[in-house]
Amino acid sequence: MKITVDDTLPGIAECAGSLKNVVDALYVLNGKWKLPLILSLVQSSKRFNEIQNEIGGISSKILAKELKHLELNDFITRNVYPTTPVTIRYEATDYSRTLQNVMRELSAWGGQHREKVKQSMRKQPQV
Amino acid sequence: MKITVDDTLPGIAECAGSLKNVVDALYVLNGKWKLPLILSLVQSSKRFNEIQNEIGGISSKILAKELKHLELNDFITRNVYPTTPVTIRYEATDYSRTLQNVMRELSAWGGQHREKVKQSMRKQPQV
DNA sequence: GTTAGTAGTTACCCAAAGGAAAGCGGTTAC
DNA sequence: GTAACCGCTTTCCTTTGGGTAACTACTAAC
Repeated sequence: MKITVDDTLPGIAECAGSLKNVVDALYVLNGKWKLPLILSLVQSSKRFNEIQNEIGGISSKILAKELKHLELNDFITRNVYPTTPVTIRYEATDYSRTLQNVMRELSAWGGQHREKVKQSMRKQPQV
Repeated sequence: MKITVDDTLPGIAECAGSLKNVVDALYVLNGKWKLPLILSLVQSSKRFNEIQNEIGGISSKILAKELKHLELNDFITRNVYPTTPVTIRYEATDYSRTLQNVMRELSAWGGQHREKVKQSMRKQPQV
């Protein structure tokens, strides 16, 4: 299989396919937390509470559930170290790293979007 | 404002900021349909039923709701043409086009991900 | 009048997402 | 013994997302 990406005119042609691709990607990456969790663990492996502290705003229930989902889908591994007490570290797999470009673009866009929202808040103070 | 992107080592440094950016981006782009809708309308402006046919699987209720959300957030405009009967066309704004890089990467990843899922299905036929 | 199409709205319902708080089994510190 | 920390699990709850189907107002064609 060969994939040719025209990076001067991204997505003007080949529309239907990319639509399906995006839908498929979102199927496995949906929700508030999956991409942030992957990003956090790609940056460095972490323990449960470390993740919870870094992300901020995620409950332990949701965190446990999302970690299971990510493990099942091969994005992270759960490593148990036989220390006393037992230490558990979550680590991003190589497959997580295939999302680096997505996360880079999403981060760049998110930063720019925050600026834009701040500006429009200034213009229209509040509803 | 100046943004320097190190494209050789994306995201190894500047971790906390990108995490927040991604969370912010997902705040406005969450759900199954927003990115597919934006993508569809960036490709060409469309009428209600045309969108529904192209996307496939979205109900008119959800489509109407999502279109309102996207219009409120400045991603699309709703144009009413005084034909008989009245014609309504949804059109992507320039702001939608700032998501082109995100969508290109997400589409590329989604296509590759589908291949990977197909392969692992072959190895482990079914649970 | 009936049918069909356009662009939705409304009502009803279910499932999943997500949050708060408590608990649990183990260990370590005091 | 008691308190605290780790890595969760459990319970209860609300919100959101999403689906179905019926229905509306308008127009045009038959």
